[in-house]
Amino acid sequence: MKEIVANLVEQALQTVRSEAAWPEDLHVSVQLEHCRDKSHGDLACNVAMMLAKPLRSNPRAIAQQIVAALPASPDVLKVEIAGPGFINFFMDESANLRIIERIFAEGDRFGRAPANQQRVQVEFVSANPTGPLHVGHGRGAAYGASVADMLAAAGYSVDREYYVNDAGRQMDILGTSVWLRYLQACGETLAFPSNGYQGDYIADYGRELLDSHGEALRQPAAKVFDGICADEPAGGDKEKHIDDLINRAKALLGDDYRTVFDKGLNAILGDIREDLAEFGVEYQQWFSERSLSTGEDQVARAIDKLQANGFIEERDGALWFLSTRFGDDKDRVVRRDNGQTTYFASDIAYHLNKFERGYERVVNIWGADHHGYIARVKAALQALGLDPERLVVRLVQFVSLYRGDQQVQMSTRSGSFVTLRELREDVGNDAARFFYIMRKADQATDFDLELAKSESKDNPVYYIQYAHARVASILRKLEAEGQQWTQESGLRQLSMLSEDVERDLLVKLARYPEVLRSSAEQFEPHSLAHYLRELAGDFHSYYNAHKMLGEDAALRDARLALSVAVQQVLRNGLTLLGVSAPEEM
RNA sequence: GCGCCCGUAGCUCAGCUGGAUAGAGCAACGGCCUUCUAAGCCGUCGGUCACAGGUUCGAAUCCUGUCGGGCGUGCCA
Repeated sequence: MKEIVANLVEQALQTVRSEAAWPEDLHVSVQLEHCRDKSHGDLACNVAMMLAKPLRSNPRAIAQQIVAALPASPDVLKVEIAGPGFINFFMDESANLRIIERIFAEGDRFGRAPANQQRVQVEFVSANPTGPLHVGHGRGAAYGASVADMLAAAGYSVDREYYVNDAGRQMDILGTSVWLRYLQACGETLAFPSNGYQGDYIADYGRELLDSHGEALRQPAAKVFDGICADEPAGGDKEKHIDDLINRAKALLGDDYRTVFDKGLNAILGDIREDLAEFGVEYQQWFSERSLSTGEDQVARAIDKLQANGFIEERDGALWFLSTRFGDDKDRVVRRDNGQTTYFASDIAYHLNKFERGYERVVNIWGADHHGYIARVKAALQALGLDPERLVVRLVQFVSLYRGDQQVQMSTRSGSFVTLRELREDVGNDAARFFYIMRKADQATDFDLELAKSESKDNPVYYIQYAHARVASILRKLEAEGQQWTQESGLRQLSMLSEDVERDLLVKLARYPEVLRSSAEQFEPHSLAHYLRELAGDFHSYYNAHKMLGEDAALRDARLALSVAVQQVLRNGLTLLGVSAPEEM
């Protein structure tokens, strides 16, 4: 509907432009908005006011010209000029009614845009595989999945990717932790490092390793700890202690170190994968950080490329990327004086790799604690000759859990964090998915577990699902009474829908494609969620004030058509948010 | 110190990238079940959009400053 009117205005502008001899370089974009106040019509256009300044003319006079040039359209009932120069459009009722026909015809596809050939990658979660996902990761998962699904609905060809940090010190700590637990399972007595991974799951992996490999990987504890720097509780340095243990593990195990390391990695990654799949989050790629340096060394290649472009400098034996040339606060080390490349260097190589894979646009969803990385990664892209605008970084803020008004204490350090799985088992996938995305992602949010579980209108998920189920319930009732309703019989009676509430519902339904498109383009699933909440509310009001299955068969058929159309849109929206649309509650 | 985010009803948040009289949901108060799910609906109350300037036809929205809150700022990963 918006497109129709936008088109008319566009044509009118063309006409006026040539007649009134506007300057060549005068460009204006047609903006239309829905009016809150019905006396202002359905759509309002502010283009005359936008033109007032450059044309040095009265906005109302310009509006007159435009309205005069407006081509006739069966959909537009009348046009008025109002206020400072708004052009208000009053749409014909039948134009509203046609939305139902379109919803029926397009069904699950209603609201989706045709494919636009643009490839977009959305990378999200990408948590280090050192333990199960916690509730913070859950928000990134829900947000990323919805953004990806909405972009796909908006016509993009979307790939979802998880970057697996399977290299680096944290992973070595994990591998070593697994090995030490394995040694304990073998019967060795040892003090587990304070900086190791404490979770019970690590001990499980140790025992599993014993089951699968017997004692082939066993070493005497005395030999393992011989000459190792003391741990912190023993008056030493916990960082040095764990690093010494890692090096000892590598030395004693040789090629078998990989076995232990992969045991931890694969077990945890498998768990994460399963967790996400159960949460309705599927990926096209699991991209291994390690793969950047096996085979062709992409990290080295990325650094070489930066060097060739003149943005690398050697200082104090280390290689620095001159990111300050592109607005970063300080230059960044990409290769340390000990020859090791930094995590940032891998990141550069990874992003180069992404764009080499042919994505027009790459979306990264990061935890808010990574916001300092945006400038340097974009700087790197620019230094590599890539347009940094093609990388979109969205930050997801932290989540605080509440039970009623009682905050649930969490601390990663002590291992007392609540896992995503626990949350899902507690409140269910639907509530979890919805609560995670109902607030703007870049804002810290409170997650009330009690509310998420409550079965009342206070709980927006149930409220929306209930509206969907209610329609199904009406249809069941109809069938139980031995009556029949089809889309065709409904469409034939649409003219029976003459009340204001019905008209409002039709207008709201017609807005769905726009809401979806704009939510997708702006990476804001929360606006889709708000829309669905509103639509459900309107429907509940309607339902309550009207008898759906009344005596008048024509009116009944028409109201059912409207109800079923609402149900379809609710279902389409909920699906994109990863929330089920139940037939019965 | 520097950089980023935030400040809207008692509470939790929207506000379509500058539009017309700032909106929802809770909470509070008052109503609605012999009728399709009351897991719902209707009504009332509630605002100096943190503050001060600026930009213009027009500002919660853009710019500057102040106050208040959060986060980031490693040759860590």
